[in-house]
Amino acid sequence: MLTDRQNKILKLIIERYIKDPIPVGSKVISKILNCSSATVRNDMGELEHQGLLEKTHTSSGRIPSEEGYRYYVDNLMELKKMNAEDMLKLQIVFRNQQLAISDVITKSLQVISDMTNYTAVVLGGASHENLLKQIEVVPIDDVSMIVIIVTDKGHVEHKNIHLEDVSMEEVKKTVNLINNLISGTPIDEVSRKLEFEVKPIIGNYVKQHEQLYNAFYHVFSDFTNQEVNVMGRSKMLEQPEFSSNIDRVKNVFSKLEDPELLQNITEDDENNIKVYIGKENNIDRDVTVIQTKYKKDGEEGTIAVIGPKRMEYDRVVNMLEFIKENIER
Amino acid sequence: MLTDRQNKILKLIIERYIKDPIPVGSKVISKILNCSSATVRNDMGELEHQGLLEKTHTSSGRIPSEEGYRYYVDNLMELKKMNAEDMLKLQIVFRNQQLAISDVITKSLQVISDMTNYTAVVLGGASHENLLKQIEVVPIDDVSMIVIIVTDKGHVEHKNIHLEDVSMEEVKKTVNLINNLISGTPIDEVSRKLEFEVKPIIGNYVKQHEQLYNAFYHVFSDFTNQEVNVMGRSKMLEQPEFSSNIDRVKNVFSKLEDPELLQNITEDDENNIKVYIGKENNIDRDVTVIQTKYKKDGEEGTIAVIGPKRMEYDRVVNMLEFIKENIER
DNA sequence: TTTTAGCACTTTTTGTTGACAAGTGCCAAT
DNA sequence: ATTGGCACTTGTCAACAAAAAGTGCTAAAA
Repeated sequence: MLTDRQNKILKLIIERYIKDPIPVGSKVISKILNCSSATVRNDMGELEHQGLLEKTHTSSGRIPSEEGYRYYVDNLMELKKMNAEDMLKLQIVFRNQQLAISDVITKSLQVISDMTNYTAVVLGGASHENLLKQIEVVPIDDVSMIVIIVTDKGHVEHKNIHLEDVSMEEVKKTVNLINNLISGTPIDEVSRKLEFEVKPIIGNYVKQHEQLYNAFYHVFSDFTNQEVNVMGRSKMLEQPEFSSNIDRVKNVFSKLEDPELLQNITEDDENNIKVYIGKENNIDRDVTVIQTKYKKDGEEGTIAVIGPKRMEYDRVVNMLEFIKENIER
Repeated sequence: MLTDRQNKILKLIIERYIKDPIPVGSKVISKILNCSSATVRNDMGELEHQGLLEKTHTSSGRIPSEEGYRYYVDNLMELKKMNAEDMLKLQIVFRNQQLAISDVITKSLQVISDMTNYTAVVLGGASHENLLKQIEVVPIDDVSMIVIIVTDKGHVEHKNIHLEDVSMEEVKKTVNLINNLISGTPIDEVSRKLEFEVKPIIGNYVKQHEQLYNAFYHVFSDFTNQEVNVMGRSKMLEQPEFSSNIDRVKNVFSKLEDPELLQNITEDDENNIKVYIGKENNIDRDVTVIQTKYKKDGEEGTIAVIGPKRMEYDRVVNMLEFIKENIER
């Protein structure tokens, strides 16, 4: 569809614009390509006609359109070796044996955010994939205790509950009952099972069954389970397209505060690294999301980097690739 | 020190400026006070001389100085009844019996943030005030398990650990040993006690003591314990003094991302509601922090609202007061 | 002694104008 | 298919003028 030179021109314009967000004119390109600026202008016109480039006003240089970025990512971008410095800094995190796996992930995304000045996100796995492993109760004082829920994937959540006039023995009985009866149940089905399988039985064994049942019921129905971790929110402000336009920042920030983030691009369930440019993502039209899933010992989650559409695609993809690989082994 | 009229003028200027951040001239005030603008100008000059007002340029109206706000909060502000609408929305949260106390706090601060367009913060108690209550271990698979730490104030933290070739029995023994020997120790002394009181003994009871000791040692030395919850970060952008000056936003945001927040104003240990204006707080010179501590069943924490110095002081103080009272009973 | 009217002065804001730079589109020539 | 040339458009910047808002100060009035 595009000639060789047109591809070259598009690539040059995009890469220039990513480095420095000012419209690119035909003159600079013509010097690099050793042809006249008129030639370049003709091709630029064609590229604009195809929707890959845009102008900011009638006589300005060109900037990439959303479709332009898409085309670039799909066809033009070359993933060379990762930058040595980036590599080194990430390796330091992974070399640190002290850290638990989840901390390593968070830390390494933090490092990415610091190095690239983009925002990074870590998402925990989905609730329905966690099975109840075990619950524990720790008494705090006469009336309050802590219920701890552990899932088979190692997810832990806890709640304070207050019970008047219930002996610790009764509580222990209930806990044992629950552990025996519904351990292994998917978390979001626990509430139901509690009602139909535990409630009928609990009355025979435990005195204050009504009160106890209610307490546990609430503990489970509140189980959110989705860990969301956003790093480097303020990095968004380092990007010129945002720092010059507060409304955009407002938009993105309010989206980032909403755990509805989860829905992100949950639609495709791709395992590879995927790039969602502008309207392709559910966060905001003005950003690009690069994300991937990881799986480690059955635990799974999503890591993503959010930046302007004018993002260093190759660099970020490389970094995420590196992290994903290092997590998974 | 100040005449009656001067106090009135200062109050009027500050309250006007809080509603709408444009310098206030003598004319508007003179109309309200039924005196000539020249009279007002004289008093304004005096107020400026005292450091309570400022000008943005030689011939502009006046805006409050930091000292002006201070004086206002200390002497001029009247805490009338709380706004009925505010009251209602907060009560809805507290009426919800389903929620655990910590959720109620978070929710109500979220509501404050939404209503006022300021940022709200919930801080957990300080680490050295928590004593180790109990630890629990839940095995996940052959090599990994979860260690759960519970403090006497009901704070819970957990860590994944991986142990090869260690039987569950050995682990249980170690856990019992720790629970018996150092339960009741302040969290930040646990690592030390582990080394000097548990390590020497553990060898006699447990086979893989070296490995186990190391694992637990790490679990405790990583115990952060401080829960930090920031709500409505992006609200900062709604405030004109920030949305017109990106650098300020950057500053505040990077502070809000740093859990060094904790240090906030830990210096005074006031139990009342306190207002820290501009340089009086440790967050940022351009903001005011209104904060208070709460205590509930021995558990304690801090709640705070962060906004521009041009903040609706009376409203926020009222709201925090209300929340504090409702938490504590 | 306190308040006020009046006026000169300062600064910000807004709009206009003109010159200049950057870049385009297109046509005719190569 | 490529190129040189040229007319045209738009944004940016500085200079300037006029208007708006508000002050400080002085001298008179209360």
